[in-house]
Parts: sequence; C-alpha cells; structure tokens
Amino acid sequence: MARKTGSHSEITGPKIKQTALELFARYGFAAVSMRKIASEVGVQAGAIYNYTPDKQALLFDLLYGHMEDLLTSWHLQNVSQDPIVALDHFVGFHLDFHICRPDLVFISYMELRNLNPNNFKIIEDLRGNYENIICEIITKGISDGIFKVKDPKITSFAIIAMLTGVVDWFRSDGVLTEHDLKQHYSILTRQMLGVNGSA
Amino acid sequence: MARKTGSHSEITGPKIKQTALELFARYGFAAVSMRKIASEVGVQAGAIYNYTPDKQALLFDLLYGHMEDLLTSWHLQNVSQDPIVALDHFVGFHLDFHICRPDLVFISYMELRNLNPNNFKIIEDLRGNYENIICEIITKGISDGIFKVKDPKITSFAIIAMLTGVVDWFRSDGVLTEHDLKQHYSILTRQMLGVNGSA
DNA sequence: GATTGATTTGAACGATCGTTCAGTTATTAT
DNA sequence: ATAATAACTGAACGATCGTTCAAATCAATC
Repeated sequence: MARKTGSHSEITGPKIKQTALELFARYGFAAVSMRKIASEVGVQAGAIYNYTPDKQALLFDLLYGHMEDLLTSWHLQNVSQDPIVALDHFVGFHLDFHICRPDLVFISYMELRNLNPNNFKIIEDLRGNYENIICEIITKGISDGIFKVKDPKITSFAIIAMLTGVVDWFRSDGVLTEHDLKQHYSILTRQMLGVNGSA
Repeated sequence: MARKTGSHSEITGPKIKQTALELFARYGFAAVSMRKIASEVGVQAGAIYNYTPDKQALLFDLLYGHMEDLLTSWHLQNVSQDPIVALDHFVGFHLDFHICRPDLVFISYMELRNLNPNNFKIIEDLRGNYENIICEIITKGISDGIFKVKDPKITSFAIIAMLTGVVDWFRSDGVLTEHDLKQHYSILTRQMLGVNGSA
C-alpha cells in the first residue's frame, strides 16, 4: 500500500500547515508529534517530510508567514496624515487582523522560544518593524501637539499589548460585535493618548 | 551508592520547584523532561517523585501558588475609596508584583493549556477573582462620575493586558527605573479612563 | 554503636519521539 | 499503453519520555 486515491500535493501541503498550526496552538509545539499531525491530515508521518525539512521549519514557516502577512497587509493601507485618524486606523486594523487569527497570534507569542537563534532573530526583527508603525504614528501625534504622552515607545508597547490581549477573550459569535469592540478600543486608545473629545 | 552527603528534603523540595519553574518558562512544559529537572537539581529523576505525585502537579502547584500569592498580597493592601487613588494603587501593585516574577507570569499564561480540566478551572476562577478587583474599582469610578468609559469589564481586560505586557520587555537593570515605569503607566491608565489632570 | 526512618540511587518498564529510506502506488506526459 | 515522476507507506533507527521500585545510603534517635 502507498499513496492514497485522490491525494495531491496541493491539498496535503496546506493541510499539514493548517493542522500543525491548530495542534501547536492547542497543545504546544513540543507536545505535538509529527505522527499526531500526520494522523490528523490522514497521512503517515514520513509524508510530512515531502513538505518540510523538519519540525522546526514547520513552526518557523507559520510564524514567518504570519508576520509577513501582517506587515504586507498594513502597507496596503492608505494611512492618513492626521494622527488621530491614523491611530484609529491602526487600532481597527490590528483588531481585525488578529481577531480572525487567534491560533497564529497565540503561537507567535508562545512558541518564539522554540525557534533556533537564527529564526528567532528574523521574527523578532519583523515584530520590531510592526511596533515601529504605531510608534511613528504616536511620535508624529506628539510633535503635532495632539497626543499627550511622554514616551512613544512605551506607549506603543502598551497599546499593542492591550489590543492583542483581546484575542484571549473575544469571540466573534458573542453578544459583543466586532464593530462595537473596535469602537470601544478606539475610545480607550484615544483617551490613553490624551485626546479629549472627538468622534 | 545512593543519597548524597548533605542533601535534605528542605533543600531538594524547593530546589525542584524553582528549577521546574525556570525550565518550564524557558523551554515549555512539554519540552522539559523530569530527567532534565533532576539533573539541574543534582539528583536522579526518581527522587522528584518524593516531592510531587507527577509532572502535572508540579506545574499546577506553581500556577496555583502564584495566583494565591497574588490575591493574598492584594488583600493585604489598604485600598482607598477614591477611585483615582485606588486605580493608581492597583497599577503600581500589579507592576511590582509581576515584574519580579517574569517566569511565573509567563507560564501562568502559557501553560494553562497543559493543565487538566479540573486544575484549569481552579486557576481560571482565581484569575477571574483578580480581574474583578480592577473591575470593581472602575465600576465605582464610573458611578462616582470620575471615570469616563462605557464597559468596566472590557476596560479591565485592556488594563490588565497592558500592564502584564510590561513583563515582556522591562528589565530591572535597564535605563528605565521601575519608579518611572510605574509613573508612566499610571498616567496612561488614568488618561485611558478619561481622567484629565491630576498628580 | 545499633536501630530506625527519611532520602536517593540506578535500573527497568512500555511508550513515544523525530527522522530516514527503500519500496509501492497514483498521476502525468508521451 | 508505456514510461517517468510525484506522493506516500510502513518499517526501522537510536534516543528519550514519565513513572515505578527494590536496594542502598544517609541523618537522627536511643
């Protein structure tokens, strides 16, 4: 016996990635075996190695793809020169992007330590690029005299942590709509930056 | 050969807990073997089972002790009836408590999924109790007409996520002092709640 | 100094791990 | 129909896993 009827590379490849993602998020990278992934995909463990050189690469590809997606998506946005508009834009974008990818968000934070040093640095650099986006918005807002905070870097960390934390509890099928959520966090963020009244 | 000279229960027990904590934080629960813990303690793997029934209990005890510590510490505080003072108090307390326990903070978030259902519920309930503390402060502040936010629950999540995120980047030996950090987050939090000027 | 009990060793249990690879089968191109 | 190639199996490799336990050793008591 060997290759199953109707199985193709274009199906198995993505299926392995998706399954690995779900299992890594649920049980943790170290706790998930290649056999477990294979079994969920409906294939033998050896077959996985047609699609990835090893388990580490499986993890790295997920994290790298996620960060690339994030940065690419942002750079497709038209960002206003108005700091308040840009801030609102960022808040909405960040929530939109992360809420529909809870597993990726989770492992991107959680499994960083399971990357080897080279891979770790790559992801961390991309993360730094993303943090710079909001940091620059805040810096501009301060120099425009609109935002009232002392340290744009610390404030960036605070905002990103606050926004990303939403993934831990928000459920799209709950009573709170994503629209209301975004509005709520938009207000919280503006107030945090010392912006008084506006809509 | 057997028991080593000068080794005692009172030493080995805590040493196992401390070592397990550090290794779990660095490599993840599933990635750390009982033999690795034992080797760091300077003992054979079998000896660990004099101090814990199994690996799961080792993890649970760490998380449970952490949450108990957290709640007990807070309840030793004298909390002001003034919402702004109470809020500042909470921010400072939370930062103080978490900054000096980065490993515990990390695994308390990260290794929840490795708890069995019973143990998970226990920790989650304790976490809920802690969230209620800040939630009640906010609720009082709103009804006193001092805080300007709509939803105290969401705002609680936002504040806790923002504060706990500090653990990821703050280093006690860096240029930023813990005092300045607390002041910064105190201001950010107040502004976020719509409190205008005050010191 | 002998006895007792706490503490630890070291070996062993079956299970599972990531990875490799020769061989088998399904698909594609001719 | 045939050949070539892509996809996959199934078995195997040595290593390591959590846990158990009889035996060995140490510290404390009498």
